[in-house]
Amino acid sequence: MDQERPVKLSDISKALNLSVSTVSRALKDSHEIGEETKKIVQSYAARVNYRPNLIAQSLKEMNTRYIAIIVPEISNSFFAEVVNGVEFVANNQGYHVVIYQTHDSTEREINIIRDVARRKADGLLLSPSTNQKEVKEVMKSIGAKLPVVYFDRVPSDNYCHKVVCDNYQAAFDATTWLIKLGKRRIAHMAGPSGISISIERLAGYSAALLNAGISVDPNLIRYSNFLAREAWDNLRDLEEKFQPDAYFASSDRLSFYCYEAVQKLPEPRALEVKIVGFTNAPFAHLLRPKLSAIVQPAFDMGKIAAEMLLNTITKKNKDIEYGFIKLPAVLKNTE
Amino acid sequence: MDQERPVKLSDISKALNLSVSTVSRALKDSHEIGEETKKIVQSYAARVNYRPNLIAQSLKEMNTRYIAIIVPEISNSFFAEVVNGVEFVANNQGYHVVIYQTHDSTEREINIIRDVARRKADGLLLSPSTNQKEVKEVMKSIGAKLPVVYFDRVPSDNYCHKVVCDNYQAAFDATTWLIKLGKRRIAHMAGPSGISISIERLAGYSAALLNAGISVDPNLIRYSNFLAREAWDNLRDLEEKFQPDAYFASSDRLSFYCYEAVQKLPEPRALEVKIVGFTNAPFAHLLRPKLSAIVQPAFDMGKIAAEMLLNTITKKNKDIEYGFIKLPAVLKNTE
DNA sequence: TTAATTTACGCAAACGATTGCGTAAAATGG
DNA sequence: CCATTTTACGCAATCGTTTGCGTAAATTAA
Repeated sequence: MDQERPVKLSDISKALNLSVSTVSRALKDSHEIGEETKKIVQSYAARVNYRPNLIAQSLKEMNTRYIAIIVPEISNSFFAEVVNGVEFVANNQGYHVVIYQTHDSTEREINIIRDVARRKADGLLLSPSTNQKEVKEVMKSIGAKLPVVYFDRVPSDNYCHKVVCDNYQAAFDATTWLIKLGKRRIAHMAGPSGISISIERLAGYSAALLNAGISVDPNLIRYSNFLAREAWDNLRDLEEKFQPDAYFASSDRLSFYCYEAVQKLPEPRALEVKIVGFTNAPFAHLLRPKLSAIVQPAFDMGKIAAEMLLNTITKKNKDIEYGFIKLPAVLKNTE
Repeated sequence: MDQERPVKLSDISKALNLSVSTVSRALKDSHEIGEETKKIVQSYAARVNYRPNLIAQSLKEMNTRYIAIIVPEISNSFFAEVVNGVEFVANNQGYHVVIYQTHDSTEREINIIRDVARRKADGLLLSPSTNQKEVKEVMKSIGAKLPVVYFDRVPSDNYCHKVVCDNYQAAFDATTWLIKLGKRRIAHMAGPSGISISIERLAGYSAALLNAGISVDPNLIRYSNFLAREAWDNLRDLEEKFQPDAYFASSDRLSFYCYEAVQKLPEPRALEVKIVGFTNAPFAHLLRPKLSAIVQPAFDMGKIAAEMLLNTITKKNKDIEYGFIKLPAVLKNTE
């Protein structure tokens, strides 16, 4: 029944007076093994609860049947949904998904990428916190053969697989919506400068302003890295000096920081200042006054990214055809 | 520089005209190798970017230097924080953490446990969705030698490592607080019956009522599994038939469902009905009216669970000393 | 100077599974 | 009845590391 030590092929082979290779083949229903023998081996294996050692299998087969996904933070609903999409596809194809988080630390990110490579994951889904040049370098240094699909935050070149949402359009729409509400001094709480999503969202924001004949005021654009501290300083400074009449926030966390900061303002302003931000938080719609949300199709992004990855993994022909998918985001809670 | 195929020991050994074993030992700074040779090997390995194949290493060493954590849902802030605590400790000790989610599916959970065992994770942190008898059976069937620490949802017996928060006391305090506010018809939205947290939280709730001379009304106690549907049906039914003047919700999700359901009620009641629930959601305090929150020390729970696990992994002596840690939860947003 | 020891390395087995190839015995063909 | 094919299995190499043991050469001891 329950053995002290996992049973292996050689245990079975000894018990049944067969060779290890016969047992191995019998268990995979090889035609080279007699029906009788197969039955015996299979039923015995079932009885003693034999489970192949995946480490050994992986070493021999040179694949591991799992893919890794590296995200900044699993508690971020956007990434959690992406992961769910990835799992949905991967599990259907017999792959396991292992999740790593970087907490937006470059050091951690690089360590994890190296580890994933050394553990021979069959593929990697990556939304890098680290700047793209460095990431690409790391990817090169690990000795190839690790297929990668980038999502959300992606390199700018076209020599890689990418899945994103239409950040430009979403930012444009959200900003335009604020303008239609009569807002003019719209602040933009941007993510770290230099990464793709920040650039595109800023571009959409700027285009919407210009499109409405409003000039882009650099004072109203604030970059925050991943520290709460920075965001709060930016918000306080904005309120003291410029009193924006609306905020457009570029990430989940920034959206909520904005919201909290605004709610702390004295009465009239607290209700007048509009906030729209990227967020997939499932309970954002419960907030009063409303937090308007740009919701990304996270689950689908995960599904598509996983499909692209698994395609390149199982692809026989080596001709790389890089994919670039862009999905629309939607604006919600606009009453 | 960047090679087409990861370089292995034998590549180095050929290039330097040394045996594989010498190279291996040189790289781990063995005293059996001459200083001169070590320098040569090490610098060459660095130049060609040698990284040991962890699959091969694991097979030989019979350990993998990583631990697995299986949670119902990573987007649940409580579990996300636990994971962070686990990572904090594990990474400090040179272990990687891989995260799996079950989505509260027994089938997935069992599959994952089996997979973790077959991949030879060095240990497992588990908050099982599945009933304890079945889980324990699965744990047995995988052929021992997989140390486990349970957290949050734990088996009732004392023959395992456990880390929990004081669910009974937290539920007692929360319910007592509602009573002090003058509430008398306090509904309890409980999680799936049969698992530890549901039982303890229900017990705390009941004790608080009895302690205040209020009889426990079974009509006000509703069990919901993991489907949103069930929770909503329960809430609608409660409102139609019993109009509770307060809700005590047993989980993150239930807390928000309650909150949303109550906010949808007609004006006077929507503001009068109090809600207190277990949640670690970082933005729960932004809700108006307030959602009072029982916040668990999730990060610490993760840290402690990981420490317990790593202790039993590295323990030389085989005498199992089962640990059982219980931490206090705190009541927040009570104005 | 000779024996004992140390140094510095190589050989080969092992971890657990897979698989190409070889080969008895059985089955088939003519 | 003999030659050929098929069936059913075993042997041994392999995946990339690690490590016990063996052994020449170098060093030390006496």
